Amino acid sequence: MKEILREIGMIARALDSISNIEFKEYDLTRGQYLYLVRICERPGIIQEKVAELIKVDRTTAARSIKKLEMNGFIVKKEAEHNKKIKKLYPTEKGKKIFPFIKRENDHSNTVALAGLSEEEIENLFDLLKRVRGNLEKDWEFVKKGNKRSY
Amino acid sequence: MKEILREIGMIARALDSISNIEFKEYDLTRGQYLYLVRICERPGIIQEKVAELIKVDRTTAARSIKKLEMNGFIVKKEAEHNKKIKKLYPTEKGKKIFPFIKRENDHSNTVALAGLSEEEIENLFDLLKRVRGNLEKDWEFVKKGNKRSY
DNA sequence: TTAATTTTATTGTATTTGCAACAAAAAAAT
DNA sequence: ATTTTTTTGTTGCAAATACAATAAAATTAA
Repeated sequence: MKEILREIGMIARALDSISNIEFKEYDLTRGQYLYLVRICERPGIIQEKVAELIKVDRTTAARSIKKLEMNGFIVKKEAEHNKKIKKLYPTEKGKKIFPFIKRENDHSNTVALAGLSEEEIENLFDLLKRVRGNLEKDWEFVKKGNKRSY
Repeated sequence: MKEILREIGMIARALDSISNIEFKEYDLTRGQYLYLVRICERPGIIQEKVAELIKVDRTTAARSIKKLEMNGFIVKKEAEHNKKIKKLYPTEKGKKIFPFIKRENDHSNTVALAGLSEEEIENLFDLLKRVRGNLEKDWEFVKKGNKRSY
């Protein structure tokens, strides 16, 4: 059995660790960059959706987003015809640091993909998307309290 | 810019989340399976090395391993000619659940790789190892307090 | 051999994370 | 139209995570 998922875990933790250290410079604490990026990319998104995109617990997302709001990076707005949801938007402050986050992520991408050809990168991306698609079903299934059988 | 690292992050979080939920059944709390697996695979390994393999902060590894010890999954042994290091070994209890962890991980692997051909899997594994190799240098560099320039 | 540096392990503290439980709005089923 | 289920959001609590600082053994440099 090829330990593909182990490689992925190592890569993800290393990356996250690097990003968290680097973003302290912008007063973003651990994990916050993830949420801010998604909100900048899809203004008006609701927090439930953000959690789903990032694959993180709903309550974790709730608190991270609350903190982003308290620190002035984003705002929550009540929706027009729906009293339940709260749409999320970056503030000027949030919008301003977005490019720096992108820049850092791009740099990590570049470092990570050093020595891979265009074709290999294309290929890797395609394979990863398929893997992610396969897993997100199980993730949602297990998160809802269901039990996988194997 | 292909968002390869984002895919990897999503996959890693989903997987970790699933595993953590599934391993509660064996009285392993969050993250512990990672450490136990490495110690079972390389008995006699020291905790500093485990942290490096997993790509996690040294102090986090220290506490997770301490907990594994307190809960009787592993033991720390003083080394013969070295008063500083403590070699780690699984106990009978630890060895007993190791196959269950493997089984779960294998299942997640199978789910993740559904629809990929043998060749594609081989290829993905190879690409990921290269990406991991590229990143671990930066991780160690940044972890030591150095600043990447980009 | 002694001094300086690196490796390994630990603890204090602050923060993040996520499960459990709750509440209320919205959507679906009857 | 009413009941049931799903969606969305929140808080209490326990635990994990990681940065900083400390200590001591081991290794390397002088």
